[in-house]
Amino acid sequence: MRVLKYAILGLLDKGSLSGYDMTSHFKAELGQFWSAKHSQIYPELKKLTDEGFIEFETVIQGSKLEKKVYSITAAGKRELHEWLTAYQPVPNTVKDEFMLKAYFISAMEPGEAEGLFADQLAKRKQKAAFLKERLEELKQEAGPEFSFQSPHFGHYLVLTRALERENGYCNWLKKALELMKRG
Amino acid sequence: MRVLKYAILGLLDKGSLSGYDMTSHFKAELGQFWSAKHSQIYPELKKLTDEGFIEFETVIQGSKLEKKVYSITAAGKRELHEWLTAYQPVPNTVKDEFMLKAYFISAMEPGEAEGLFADQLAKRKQKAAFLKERLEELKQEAGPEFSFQSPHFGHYLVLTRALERENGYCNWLKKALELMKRG
DNA sequence: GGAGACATGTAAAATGTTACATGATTAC
DNA sequence: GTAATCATGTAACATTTTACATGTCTCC
Repeated sequence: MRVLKYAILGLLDKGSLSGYDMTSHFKAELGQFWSAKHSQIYPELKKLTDEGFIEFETVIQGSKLEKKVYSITAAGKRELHEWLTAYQPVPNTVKDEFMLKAYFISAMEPGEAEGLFADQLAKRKQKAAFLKERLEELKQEAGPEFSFQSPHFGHYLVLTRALERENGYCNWLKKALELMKRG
Repeated sequence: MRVLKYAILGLLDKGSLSGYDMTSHFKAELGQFWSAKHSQIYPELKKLTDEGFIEFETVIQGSKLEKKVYSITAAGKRELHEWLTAYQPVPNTVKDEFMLKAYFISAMEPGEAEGLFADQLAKRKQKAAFLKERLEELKQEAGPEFSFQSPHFGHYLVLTRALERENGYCNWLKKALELMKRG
């Protein structure tokens, strides 16, 4: 399905970027839902250039350092749009190693399971707090109102979804811990 | 990290199974959070046997059909337990192709985006309804009360988490659609 | 001058999916 | 008999991660 291809086309549709810039985006908010290492990105950029979906310009940073700044072509925009507007099924599996452990909970002692769940809850709470902060920052920057017209709407959608994902996980962990403590 | 290894050890810790049986489990509730194709399972079973974590007995089904029924060894149980009780970080990225599209929403027309989100909401609602049914079935079978002692506790945890995951997604999709419809 | 960020690539290994290949059993 | 399910494997390909490899720029 070559999802990385579309991730790159989507990023370049927002503006020209170097491969290095893309890794930064994957480390930021977008990284909640998609990411790739530079060792995967650089070959993909070469391939997309060969296919005519993107093109680059070499820019000199400082006095020597060469940087390739990529942009999306008309063909690339068509390709991106086709993928974006295609209805796709909900995936059967979204892998979650912690939930795999939860399924095997009977192989642990009660105390061990409680420790595991409590640790996970602490970490998820921390992540939720971090995401909430990022959302507050975005609201500071863009105002508290978001609509389809807002240039930050995509950013807003990703942050709110990630935050609710963590909050939902935390609530479930709390409920599970309560059931465990009752014996 | 060889997570499939631990998935197999965990399944065998609950009881002896053939490779085929494992694919069935990955198609059922557990498949919400982990899965593997038979082409990945069979080589892994061979490897785990070589490593001494599992062993098998050949059983004749009917008059000719050979079936390998695997069981976990003492070494396998130790290995499983070590993984289960290890605290792990929350993953930075949980890949979600739909959310990648959401991030690039500005590359769509309002009507296109609404169609995409409405389609996703319909599909997620359907999945949530299916999971709710499975949970009701489990409660019929095991009673409405679940505790650490219950032999179905792992099953219960996985179903409730999957259901809440879908419900959370649906609520977020509804909110997003409202924002879009306001313009 | 050194640390950390900027910048780009390749190689090897691990993981996961799709396709190829075969045959038995069960229920209709 | 025939379709669906049971049952096991390999081969080829695609994706992803980790490690190898190199060099520049900016700030302190």
